[in-house]
Amino acid sequence: MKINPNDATTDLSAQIAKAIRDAIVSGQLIVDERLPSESELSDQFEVSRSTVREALKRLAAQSLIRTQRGAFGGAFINRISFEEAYGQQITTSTLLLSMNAVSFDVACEARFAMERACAPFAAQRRTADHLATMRAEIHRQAQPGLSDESWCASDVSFHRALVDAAQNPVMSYQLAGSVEAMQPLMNMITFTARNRETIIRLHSKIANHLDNKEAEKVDAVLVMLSDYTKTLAYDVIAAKQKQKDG
Amino acid sequence: MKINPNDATTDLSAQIAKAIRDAIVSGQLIVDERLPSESELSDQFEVSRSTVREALKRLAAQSLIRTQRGAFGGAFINRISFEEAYGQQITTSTLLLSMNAVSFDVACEARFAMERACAPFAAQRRTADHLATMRAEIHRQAQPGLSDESWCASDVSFHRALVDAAQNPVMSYQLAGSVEAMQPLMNMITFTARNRETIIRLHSKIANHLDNKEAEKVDAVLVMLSDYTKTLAYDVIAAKQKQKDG
DNA sequence: GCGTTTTAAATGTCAGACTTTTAAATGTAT
DNA sequence: ATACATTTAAAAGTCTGACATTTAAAACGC
Repeated sequence: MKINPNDATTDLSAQIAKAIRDAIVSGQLIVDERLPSESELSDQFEVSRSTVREALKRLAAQSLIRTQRGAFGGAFINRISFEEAYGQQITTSTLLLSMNAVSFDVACEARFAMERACAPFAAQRRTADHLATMRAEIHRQAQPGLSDESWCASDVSFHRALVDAAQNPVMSYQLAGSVEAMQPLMNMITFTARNRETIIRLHSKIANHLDNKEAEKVDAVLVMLSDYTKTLAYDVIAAKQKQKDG
Repeated sequence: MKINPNDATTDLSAQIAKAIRDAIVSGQLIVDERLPSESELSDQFEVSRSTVREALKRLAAQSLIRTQRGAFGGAFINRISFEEAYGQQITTSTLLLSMNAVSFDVACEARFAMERACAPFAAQRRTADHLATMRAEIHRQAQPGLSDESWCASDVSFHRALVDAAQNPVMSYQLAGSVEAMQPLMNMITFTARNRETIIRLHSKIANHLDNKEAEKVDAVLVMLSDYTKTLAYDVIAAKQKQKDG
């Protein structure tokens, strides 16, 4: 692991972080292995301890290492869990969408395409637990006084359950971003009682078809749901446009 | 933005990073806005400048801020680009797979499911550019002396082009991890000339069907490719097992 | 009005001290 | 000998203050 102290274009702490990150990604450093202490690292790289610390904080932010205080503590290569990865994915996806003016259409297309890819596996492998979660969310969605925010949150939970039913953690991870990042976009839609009724009907159909392990039918309903969601978004956008003009 | 200096369980720098991150994600801080200087932040949070700096480095590692030196420099809320997000996704996905003993099957299933989801859009929207990239990679794959590593890298490029042909940046981003993270797993397979020939034939078919905008045929070939890839992996695993036993 | 120099503000780096946490090592009493 | 309490050393966390470097605006000179 080497850095170039004369490279004025890059921070030393960024260079050090990169050197260690590369060592982790390439497998030179393995899970639960301890890095040298901060003092030792500062000797090795010939920089101050603060600079080393900044580098380690960068790695910690990516869940690549964890630190422990006290004797026999230190920085350890972290086995990144699916949970942690979900969290990062969701943060990144959410910001990516909100900051880059991604249109509702594009996000929606990606989300439903991914979800439809899960559906056949979900139909095969869903457990009673998954179905129970989905039906509980459907029940919540039918509550009269539900705020738009809570409605959308429940919608996310429903779709998360659908994705998780495929029982493929890699897919769940990939889709976490797709599904959750849509929520802020969905939150911009005001759902009328009538809208909700339609969506709940589609959700129920999905749950029933999954129960019967009928993959094609689930797919068909997802297409309907996708189309309906897009329609709702169009209406909202049209209404806002009108408000602007008038 | 508030922190709790008495919470002994969490680092101050982590708390500060979280406070700022939340402000960014919730939209209280908008793109290109400047954060207060490090000194001002250390006054506000009543901590030292080093602690603030560690917090900022954490945010920089997630591409949430960028810093600029000099007068009128500082930390600015960063518009996270798809490029940056790709990179993070790939690092995270790769580690997630390699550290969590994800089976080849599970990773393969996720990858081809996602890819098949892209295919219909790719068939509709592919440009001459995408086709040219794919055919260039096919040509490279046919070179006799190609190392297994280069072969796999070319395979990744081919599939990236397929995904990009769907012209949905959100999908491309989601799939970056899926496709690229498979490479280390694929690298464990030793490809014979015969294997390569079969795969190249399938790749060619995909390119041709995309050219003709025949989505269903692309899908069918992807299924074949998925099955063939799994078969190869099984053989490798079986051979290794035999070596162990014998 | 244009090029040069100065200047001030900000990040980057450093050195050193002190605080807190932690687990092992040591000691002590039953 | 075992169980419990104490000591101790190592390491991360925090703080202070200084200096280096970069940068763009402001001041200056022609």
